[in-house]
Amino acid sequence: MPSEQLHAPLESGLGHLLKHIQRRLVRASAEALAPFGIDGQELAALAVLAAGHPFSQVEVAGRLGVDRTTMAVLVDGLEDHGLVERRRSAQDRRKNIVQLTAEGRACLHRAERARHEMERRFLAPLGEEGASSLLRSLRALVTDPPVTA
Amino acid sequence: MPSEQLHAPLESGLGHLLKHIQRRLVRASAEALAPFGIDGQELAALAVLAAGHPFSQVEVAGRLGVDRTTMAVLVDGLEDHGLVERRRSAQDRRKNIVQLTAEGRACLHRAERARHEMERRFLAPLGEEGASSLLRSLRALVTDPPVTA
DNA sequence: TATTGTTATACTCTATAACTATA
DNA sequence: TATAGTTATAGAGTATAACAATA
Repeated sequence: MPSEQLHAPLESGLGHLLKHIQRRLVRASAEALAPFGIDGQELAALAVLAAGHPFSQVEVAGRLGVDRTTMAVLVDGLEDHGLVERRRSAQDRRKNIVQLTAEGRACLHRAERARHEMERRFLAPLGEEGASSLLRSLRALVTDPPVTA
Repeated sequence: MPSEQLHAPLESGLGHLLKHIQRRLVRASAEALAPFGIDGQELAALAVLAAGHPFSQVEVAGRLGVDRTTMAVLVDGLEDHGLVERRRSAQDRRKNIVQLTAEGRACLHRAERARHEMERRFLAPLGEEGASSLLRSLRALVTDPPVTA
């Protein structure tokens, strides 16, 4: 029984706010994506793969911001579910080219809709303007990291 | 070698944004607090304890949004560093009353300043107005969780 | 020598389970 | 019976290390 009765922890540092919001988002995301048999990271990977030309595993890993070992396991799961296919690159036989299957593409589109709807609900307390303002700020922070990093 | 060369992962879902911003914040926080020998969670606990009347461990846990078992370990660490003291409640001998020591109070004040400065730097790309707007939004999301939760 | 992918391992953070003691 | 605290354990998520294949 988690002693998390309080939905609004009273501490208010930035780290604390982010941690708890993310925790709730992770749960909402898992719920929203459960019907599709994937999690948020897998959906993100599918989205990257749908974006353009064929990617190797390290390229996708870089775009997701995860390690190549994490990526290997991630692709294992997606392949097991028939959502992607690996094939060796003819140009560079060290590389695995990962491609969406038809099933993967269909899953992506349906899951993306569910995710979008989930995010809309999640940000609803902020109003439409507040929600897009928040997203702009978060994108700015990711795009324009502070000098410390 | 983490393949996180890309500071700005190209995926842009809300979950992805939060995850990577939080990851960077955790690092910046660890750096900022290292001189004080505590982490962000320990600082948050000290801040709760400084807030007012004596708290039991579960009360602090509730305010931090963590489990009581996590709390026990957390207090172990703080006590080992001489920042807090446990004593049994006379009213209810099941409860540990946790109190800041003088050293804990001094550590709190210095660490709070460092944290504040770190957050200021972290949010600098947003400008002063953007930063306070973001904090307002995050507080609103924590205070006013969507109905799904 | 350096890179890609894989596997096994380890680490961090947190929760669950089981226990003691108190109420 | 229920709550507070402790401890040991387990789980998720991710990284590090070591290896084979390839460049």
